[in-house]
Amino acid sequence: MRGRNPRKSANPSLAQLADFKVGVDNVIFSVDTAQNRLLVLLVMRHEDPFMGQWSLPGTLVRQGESLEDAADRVLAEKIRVENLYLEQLYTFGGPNRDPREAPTSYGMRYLSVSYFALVRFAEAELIADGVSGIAWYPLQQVPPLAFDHNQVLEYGYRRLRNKVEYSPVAFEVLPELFTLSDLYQFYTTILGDHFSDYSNFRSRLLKLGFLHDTGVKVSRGAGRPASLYRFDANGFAPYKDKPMVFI
Amino acid sequence: MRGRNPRKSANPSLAQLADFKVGVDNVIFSVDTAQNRLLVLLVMRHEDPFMGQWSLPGTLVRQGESLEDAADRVLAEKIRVENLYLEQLYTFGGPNRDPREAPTSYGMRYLSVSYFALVRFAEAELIADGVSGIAWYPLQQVPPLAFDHNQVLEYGYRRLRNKVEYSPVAFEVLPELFTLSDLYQFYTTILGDHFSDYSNFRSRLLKLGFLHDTGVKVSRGAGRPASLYRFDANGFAPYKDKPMVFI
DNA sequence: GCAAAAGTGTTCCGACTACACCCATGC
DNA sequence: GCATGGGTGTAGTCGGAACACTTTTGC
Repeated sequence: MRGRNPRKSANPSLAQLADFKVGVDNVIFSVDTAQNRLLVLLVMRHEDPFMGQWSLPGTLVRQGESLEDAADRVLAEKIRVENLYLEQLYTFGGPNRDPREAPTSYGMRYLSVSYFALVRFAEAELIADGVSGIAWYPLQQVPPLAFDHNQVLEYGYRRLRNKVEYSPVAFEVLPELFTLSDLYQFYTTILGDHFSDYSNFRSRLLKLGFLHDTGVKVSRGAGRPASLYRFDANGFAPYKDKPMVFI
Repeated sequence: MRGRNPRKSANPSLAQLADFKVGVDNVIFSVDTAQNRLLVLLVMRHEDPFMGQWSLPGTLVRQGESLEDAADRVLAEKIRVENLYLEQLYTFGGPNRDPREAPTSYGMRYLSVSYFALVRFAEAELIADGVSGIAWYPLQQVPPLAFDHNQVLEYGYRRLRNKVEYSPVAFEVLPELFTLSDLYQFYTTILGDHFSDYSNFRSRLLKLGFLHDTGVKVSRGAGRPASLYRFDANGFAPYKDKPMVFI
């Protein structure tokens, strides 16, 4: 008696509870350092609602699946990538945000938990299944999206800038070896042109002591060759969990 | 045909989708400046599961109700308060986090969207309905809570410290008129004793120019009377939406 | 040689730290 | 007077902003 729906009879208010399907939508960013562009991954919808419109890659949560598992699954279906950063963004759950919440659907609600991801661009191989449209869009050229996804994207972009300023995500997403210019470009692409003078940026980061100069030089066209650096997790340890600024 | 459950037949994977009830749990903080204590609001559960244990005040989302409406409703049921700060915290949605997800319940899942609130202590009048246990607990004395609520609380506490350091929430929650000592106590209570020298704290805040000295003095026991200050929203405008530090 | 990119150094100035000290009140 | 809390001032130091300058490459 107890186990099977114990309160439906005892408490009349239970009847008023909303039933939900839970969706997961991912805001997946990537930085193309070569072209200096900040990209977001969009997919074309092949189903109603919003058939034929671009949207953030998403899915509905399955039985026995955790939210983060679902987020991972969407990612894995769209791109093959080894290094990534993933965290929960925000939960959008107002009524009427999904047209499937029709009066005819017995009051079923659709709630969306959004996730934020940053992936290594060079490694991120898009999975083209022949049919589905899927593409990296430069942030400035994003078209009107399905659902409230433009809003979600806006929110994700804000989070991206914060993350990048206050945590070392950059190194999870840059190549193993990188020049200080690469690093500077990375920040410039996300934060805008005038976030810092290059030379000051340089000395500040080097003074922190978690960038290890491999001594190897690379030449990119004209100009003096640059040293390749490596992120040193040990050297970073003292800053771990402490607030810090990369601006 | 279209409107009524259009894809259940078309797409076999729909059968595997999880069905959810969505709960809202609030981490409600308050600062008792008189006694220098940081408090969190807990309620006693009168139903299974976890009957007889303390928990964060929460509820299940009703039909037609937005998440934030639900959060507001819980708050309003427990305390009468005029000034508060409320924002979404995190969404916990793994399977098996709620014992009601029994095998007998046809796979119904329980997802919890947590909200974070900060209320004005003096104004916050607890609603005692005679039966229900409800109390402000000093943060250090919080007992083991129902569900994963200790974890949620931990998360909320982290957010509180961040909010307080980087935004002017303090003024939404202090009395209209306050002394600089009050303000200092407020920060000390939340951030710990050694966050800043009083005199430096003082001059930094005054230099920012959004604290208006009313000229009125109050005497609290012995010692020189203190000026009452008022938060000046106009004066704060230049800092709005800019990152800033109150440490 | 010259342009281009990488890397170094220097000066200025504002902000934060750590104090020492003065002021106004209750008793 | 003196203890108590409120309020002011200052000297030292650290770090960021701005910018000039040197080094090493391709062509």
